Formats: sequence, structure tokens, C-alpha cells
Amino acid sequence: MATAEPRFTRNQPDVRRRKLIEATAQCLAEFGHAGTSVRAVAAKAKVSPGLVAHHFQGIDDLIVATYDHVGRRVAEALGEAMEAAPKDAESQLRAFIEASFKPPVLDRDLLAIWLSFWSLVRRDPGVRKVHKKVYTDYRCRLEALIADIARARRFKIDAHLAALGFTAMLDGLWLELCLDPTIFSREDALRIAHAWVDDLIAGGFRALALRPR
Amino acid sequence: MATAEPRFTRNQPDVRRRKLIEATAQCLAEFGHAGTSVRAVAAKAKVSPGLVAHHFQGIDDLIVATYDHVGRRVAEALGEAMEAAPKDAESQLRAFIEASFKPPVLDRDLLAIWLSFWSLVRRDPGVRKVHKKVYTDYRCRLEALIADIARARRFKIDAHLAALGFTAMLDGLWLELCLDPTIFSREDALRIAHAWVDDLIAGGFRALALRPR
DNA sequence: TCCGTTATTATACAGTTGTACAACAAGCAG
DNA sequence: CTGCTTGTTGTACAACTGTATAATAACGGA
Repeated sequence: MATAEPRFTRNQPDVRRRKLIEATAQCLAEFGHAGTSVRAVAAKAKVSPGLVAHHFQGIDDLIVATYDHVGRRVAEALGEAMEAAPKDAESQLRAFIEASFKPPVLDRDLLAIWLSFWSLVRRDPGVRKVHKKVYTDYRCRLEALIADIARARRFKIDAHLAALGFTAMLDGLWLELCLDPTIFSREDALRIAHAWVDDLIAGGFRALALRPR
Repeated sequence: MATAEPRFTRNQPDVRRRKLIEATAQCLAEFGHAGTSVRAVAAKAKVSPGLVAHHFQGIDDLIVATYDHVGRRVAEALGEAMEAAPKDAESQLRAFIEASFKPPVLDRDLLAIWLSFWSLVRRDPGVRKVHKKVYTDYRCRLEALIADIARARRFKIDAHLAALGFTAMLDGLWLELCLDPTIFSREDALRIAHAWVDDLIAGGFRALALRPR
């Protein structure tokens, strides 16, 4: 008698975890937070529902892992764009902007993941910690670039505050653009962000240098 | 025999709807999107679950109505702050900023409602329409003020783009501040926003005037 | 005082949720 | 080829979900 087809294939825990994470990302994109259950994820990954509980504490844990995973991918995409650009701070900043407003960063599916994650931040201290780290890392890269530009051009600025403002603006533009791309265009967002850099270089935001931290 | 205590009190439909909306807001704040069900809202409003279905199509419809309601309240809070300020455009803009970063606008509970609503935008065209209107109204007020300032100071600027950028920055600061108030402070947000206005008045964002819409 | 309207309740139903558990079997070590 | 580890399955369970339904009763108008 011929050897029967294996009814399932065993995976290393980390491999299986990654597959479940990717299935979760697809579920969030396709069905939203409400439609993303243990069973939905298991179906998408073509495994039994019980397996999810075996690798993760629950659906919330899975969403956090998904955020962590795609967060890393986003950071990589931004990092690669910067590596491909000239090494001066202004070019780096502009490369960062360009990468922020095109796939895979500008992506409706990504927003669905972000929204789910944000809704967990309030109740779970562990989630809050992950958010803090991701957000702070992200902002620190911009802070360093802004400080570089100010140093090269020999003007004073509170790079910390400036980076907070710039980050907030990028986030706000990204959010609204993902929510509804018909209100304004990707090109609008690019012009606005680049204009902010123009203004920074021209010595704008002088008020942010009055009380350095 | 004494008249028995009425087992329930009848309300006019719009009164009951408002009570259910307020109960929904409390549920979203307390339990998040996942914990806000028809039954949870009914329990919070101390009515039977069936009543929710009698006044609203479902939980999504209720969340949209809640967004509409609190959205109006936020707009009122901002409007009142501006009415209390001097009538010149700069003062109006600064009053708008101050009101944006204190209760009832800066409020964790408000963010919970916003997050739930945003997660509905993608799938429901009706929700998308409401979002578009609220967001556009909000931004138009700022656009008018920015255009006023530019006109008074006799410099050119694309007020539409500038308002988009300013709105995005305010939204981004508001979002992060509600998510986790320990990363930066309300005062930081205020300084950043006011610095943006300082810069605008000083003739910043000249790049935004190059290709007026 | 009675009557009609309809807001409200209470209940039933089918479907879905998260979680637990015992049985199973794939793949590796010997 | 054998045995062990453990990734994986399938199922059972109680709690919950949205929705529909008929019965109830509050309240205003006659």
C-alpha cells in the first residue's frame, strides 16, 4: 500500500508563529478588528483553531505580535530607502518622506493593523510598552537627522520638539490618506512634508529654540 | 391598593436615542471596541437589549451615531473657545490650539470612540461619507484662518495645503498624547503647535505658495 | 375613563466566540 | 526499525453574539 499523504506538516515553532502572524495581518486587512478571531486566523492559515492557542496566549497577543512584525518591516522599508539615498541629512530626510508615502508604508492594510493595535494600547501595559518603543525609535531617527541639519547650517533648534511635530504631521497625513485617499492626494502629502523640510532648512521654527530641553 | 411603580418609562425616540448614544460612548471608553456589543450598551443604559435594535440598525450604526454626536460636541468646544478669543485670525488660531489640547477634546475616552469609528470607515461607504464631512468641515475652519493671516500679512501661501499639514500635525499630536501621555506632554504639544503658527506668521512655508491650487 | 399607539420588555434562536482537552501523528534521535 | 518528543488535530463546552418575535404596558388624546 502506498504511503498515505501526511495529514499535516510539522513546523518549527517560530516558523509556525510567523505564518500565523501573516494570516492575522491578512484577516485584519480583510475583515477588520471585529472579524479577526482565533478561528478566522486559523482558517486563513489553514490550520486547526486549537493551534493558535498553542502558540499564542490569545487573539490580542497575536495582534501585538503582528504589530511588532509589520512594524519591523515598515522600519526596514524606511531604512532601505534611506540607505539608497545620499548620506547628507537633508537627502536622508527627504528619502524618509518619499518612502513614507508609497507602498508598503502607505497601505490601507497597514492602517487596519495599526488601528487594532492602538485599540489595545489603553488596557494592556505590555502593549503600551511595545508602542512606546516602536514610536520612540521611529521618532529618534528623525530627531537625529533634524539635529544634523541644524548643526550643519549653524542654527539652534530643539530637535526633540521639532521631531515630535514632524512625526505627528507625517502620521496625521499618513492616517488620513489611508483612511480616505480621495480627500487629498499622495502628492499633496509629499509637497506638505517637503515644504516642512524646506522651512526647517531656511531656519524656520525659531521659536522651538527658545527653551531648549 | 397603591399604584404600582412603573416597570419602565417611555421616552421620545430622539431622547432614548441620545441616551443610548451616551451609553455607547461609555462602553467604548470602558471596554473598547471589542467589548461594545448591543447587550453591553443596553446594560449600560439600563434597558433591554431589544430596545437597541428598535432604535438603531445595529451596533455599527450606533457607533456612527456616537461619532456624529461627540464629533458635534468637539466642534462646539472648539467653537466656543474661538468665540471667547479676540476676533483676529491669529488669536482664533491660537485659541483653537489651546482648546485642542485640553479636555474635553484631549480625552482618552474620545480616542476610543475615534478608533472604533476609523475602523468602520473602510468597509462602510456611509461611514466614509460622515468621516469626509466631519474632517473637511474641521479643516476648512483652519484653512480660512490661515488664508486670513496670509492676506493680512500680505504673503502668498497655499492655504489649502497649509491647513492639511497643520491639521495632520494637530491630529498626530492629539493621537499620540491620548494613546500615551508619558511620551511627551501637553505643554510640548502646545509649544510645537504655537511654533508652527509663529513660523506661518513669519512668512514660513514659502514653498507652499509656488503652485497655488 | 377608556382606547389606541408604540415604546419597551422578555424570550427564543442560530451562529460565533475563546478555551480546554485528549487523541493523534510527524519527524528526529538512537 | 523503534521510541519519544511535541506540534497538531478535532471536538466539546459554556458564554456570548446579533436578530426576530410576541406579549406587555406606559402615556397621550378623546
